[in-house]
Amino acid sequence: MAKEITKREDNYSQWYNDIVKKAGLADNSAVRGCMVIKPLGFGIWENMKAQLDKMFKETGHVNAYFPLFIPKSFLSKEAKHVEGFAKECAVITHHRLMNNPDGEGVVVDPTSKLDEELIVRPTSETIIWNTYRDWIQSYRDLPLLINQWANVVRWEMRTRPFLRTTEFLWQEGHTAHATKEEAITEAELIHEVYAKFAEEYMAMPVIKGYKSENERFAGADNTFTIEALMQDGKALQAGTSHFLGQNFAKAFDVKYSDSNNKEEYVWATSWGVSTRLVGGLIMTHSDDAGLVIPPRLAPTQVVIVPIPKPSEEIMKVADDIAAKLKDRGIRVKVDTDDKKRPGFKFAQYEMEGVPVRIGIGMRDLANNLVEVARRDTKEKESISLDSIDQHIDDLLINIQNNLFERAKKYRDDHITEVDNFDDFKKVIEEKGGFVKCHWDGTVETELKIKELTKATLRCIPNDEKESEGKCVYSGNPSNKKVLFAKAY
RNA sequence: CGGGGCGUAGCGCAGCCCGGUUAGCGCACCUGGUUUGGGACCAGGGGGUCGGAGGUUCGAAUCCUCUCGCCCCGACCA
Repeated sequence: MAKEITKREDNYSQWYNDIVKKAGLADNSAVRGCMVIKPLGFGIWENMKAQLDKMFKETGHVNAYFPLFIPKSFLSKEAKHVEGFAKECAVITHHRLMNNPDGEGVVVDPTSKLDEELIVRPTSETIIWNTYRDWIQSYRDLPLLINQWANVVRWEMRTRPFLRTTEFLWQEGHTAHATKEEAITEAELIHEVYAKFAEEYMAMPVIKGYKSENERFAGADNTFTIEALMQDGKALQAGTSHFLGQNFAKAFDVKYSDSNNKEEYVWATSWGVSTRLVGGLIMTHSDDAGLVIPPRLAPTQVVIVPIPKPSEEIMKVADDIAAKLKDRGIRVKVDTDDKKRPGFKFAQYEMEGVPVRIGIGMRDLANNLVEVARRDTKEKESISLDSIDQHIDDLLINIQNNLFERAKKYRDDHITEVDNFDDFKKVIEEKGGFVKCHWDGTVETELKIKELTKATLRCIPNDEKESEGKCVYSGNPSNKKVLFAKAY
């Protein structure tokens, strides 16, 4: 393991790559654009998944699983949907290999060509709505509240670990409702769940809002989004929840009979978050010493390091502390490695983002003390053995809160209100972050701003009050301020 | 798909311009010893089809041609 990672101020994206690699979150794989998620990275995802799954279940959803492959014809049934995904689909054309008749290795058997090509799912609306047609007859079958944990493939031109990979892991919820109002309420409910998860578990402050027509999901009537801000001033779309109207119901002919035996098209939502969240987590909290993981998602919350190395006496104390912490539900690891020295271990656990480190050495032990170091501020203090478990319990909560407050302060400091385009450009170029301004509501203006500044309309915030003003670009009247930013 | 860069030990690199013993260095790894409160030190050791294929040459990591792959920047996107 190398000692150095690139400093954030020197090269932010290199710093990000270094963290992913050197903290052991993921490796590049033999497949272009696809990563191997290593135990630490996957452990974080597992914790995210466990919490989200719990929240989905608490709001009445159940899990199911739909096929990885989608018949090509399905993708073309919803016009906007095709437009959105056609350019990035992996297509399966054959189903058999054979020994190369002309030499070494194997070749595709030309006689195994599929009658209809299969698409590796970029998202599952089509296959799911094709299935829902059979599942839904009456209003008594509604609502249908289903989620699936799955992998999907989008053939992106350029990839980055976690933030954008060709294959990624996610959950996708797909719900069916009898009324428009109920479907909108569902999309908003999940929007709230996502925001709560991001802020309370990831300690990542988010702005809740909805997308402009231009930025909305292909096939949606409305897209709710949570937008986070990374340390380099770029925004990250962290989770989206879509009100799909009756678009997919009409495309796949999904109707139900209401209580008056009248046939109606079903109303739909879909919503998802992905392993991209791990990237967001990294870029929200980590520093030049490595990864910083908020305690609630850390696979290991506390590591106990014997100083200078494991001895019978020290290990007895270590095991005793570990047992007490486990009783409190804290995920703790005791380092029993006698080959490496403490200094090396300290640096290593800092790189891996373990929130709290307890150092136990004879010198402190003689005074009934241990050394407690917190990852977020790197502060160290000596704590009495008698109250160590309570102290750690409190400290983990404290770290979780501190990470959120720190990130929120940065985020709030980087929302800049402007009322003219010169200031807009200046803020986007020099300061970064969100720019809040009036917008005339047209796609033309939105695209022009993107062309001139690379900033995109991130969202129209939910909590933004109406106010009269002039569009920052066109000068046309506007009654609401929106957020622009450069984004991942 | 454009514009840059790079492929030499597990990782990071030097050597290439100007061809010539047995291809080198740091980290990591193995053995032994001394160490041990913030990335230990000494000694010894193992590990390479120099990305691949052709060519030039008495001789190629080095020169030429072709090819494959990766990274960074841009267009596209969660």
